[in-house]
Amino acid sequence: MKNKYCFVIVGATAAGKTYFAIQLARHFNTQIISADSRQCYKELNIGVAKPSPHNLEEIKHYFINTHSIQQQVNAKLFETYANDAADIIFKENNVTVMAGGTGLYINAFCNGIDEIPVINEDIKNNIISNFELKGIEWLQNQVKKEDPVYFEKGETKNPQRLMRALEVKRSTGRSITEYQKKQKKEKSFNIIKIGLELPKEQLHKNIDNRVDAMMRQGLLDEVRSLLPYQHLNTLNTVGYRELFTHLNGEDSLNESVDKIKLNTRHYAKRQLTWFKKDKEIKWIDPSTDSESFINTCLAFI
RNA sequence: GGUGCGGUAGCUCAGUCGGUAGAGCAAAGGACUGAAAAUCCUUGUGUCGGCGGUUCGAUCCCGCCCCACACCA
Repeated sequence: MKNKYCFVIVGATAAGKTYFAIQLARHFNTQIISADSRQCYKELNIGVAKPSPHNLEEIKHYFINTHSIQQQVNAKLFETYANDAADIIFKENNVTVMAGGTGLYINAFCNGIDEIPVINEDIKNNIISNFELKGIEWLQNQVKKEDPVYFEKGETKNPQRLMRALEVKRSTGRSITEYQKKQKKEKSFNIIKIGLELPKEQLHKNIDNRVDAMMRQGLLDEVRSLLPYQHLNTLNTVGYRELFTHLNGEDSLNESVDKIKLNTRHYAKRQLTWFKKDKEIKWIDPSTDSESFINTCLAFI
């Protein structure tokens, strides 16, 4: 009999996930597991909209400020990390809250992600430099030759996917499609997914306001201090890359800020298409007050 | 006032040696199992500034007008 519950709060960026997660955690006197691929980095602060230091002190958050931008963080690592965190929380509590906007990570936690052997670094780097040198046609030809099964079914115009397929094949001798069983792992607790959805115009307004607030808080200085790391994949992040462009003299500050807003809207759109596909999510309007939000959540138990 | 250069998709512009037009961006939708705030895919009819003229036919040539920019006075 499962008597443990994990509320998973999802939604687009700037929809209010952080706020409602804290309300819920407070109500159950429990802790939060963040499911955000950028808030885990201690070097990234203003631009990734972390909960306030005050909130972080009041309620323990897992996967915030736990890693460095120089570390390799990915969906598999998150699955392991989040499962461990849930185990710890469930020792003293029947409820926990997960909140975040990284759909892939949330799926990894809720459904599990397939085991794929660790890739040899040399093989990986060799593929990257060849791709950068010879372009996507080279990549497509290699995958077509070395992993025709993937090439038949996979995304043949997406460099990231093609490189991944190639590195798995070269590193393990087997097609990545053989590893991807996509079988849902059974959890020892119940998962209740809550989606926050507000009208598009309101979302866009929230995004604009938040970006303006970030600039007032000193995002530009934060980004300037990260200039030496601008080429890390991790810093290919909305809010950071646009300001790197400005600091490198290519865009005016206003142009960069406008692009941050634009790219955040695009990002929110992608999050929504991801989450809308998940029929387990119960959508609610975040303009409600926290008491009725909590009551709504309680009704799902 | 004169001269020059423009006025084409929401924006920036390309183009049609005369047979009613196309890129990028935006917008909309979508995919996505180790970079995921990433990466990728799909979708382009608009009085081609206005009015006349030439022509079988004009967005393209001609005339006038309007608008923007630059220079000269």
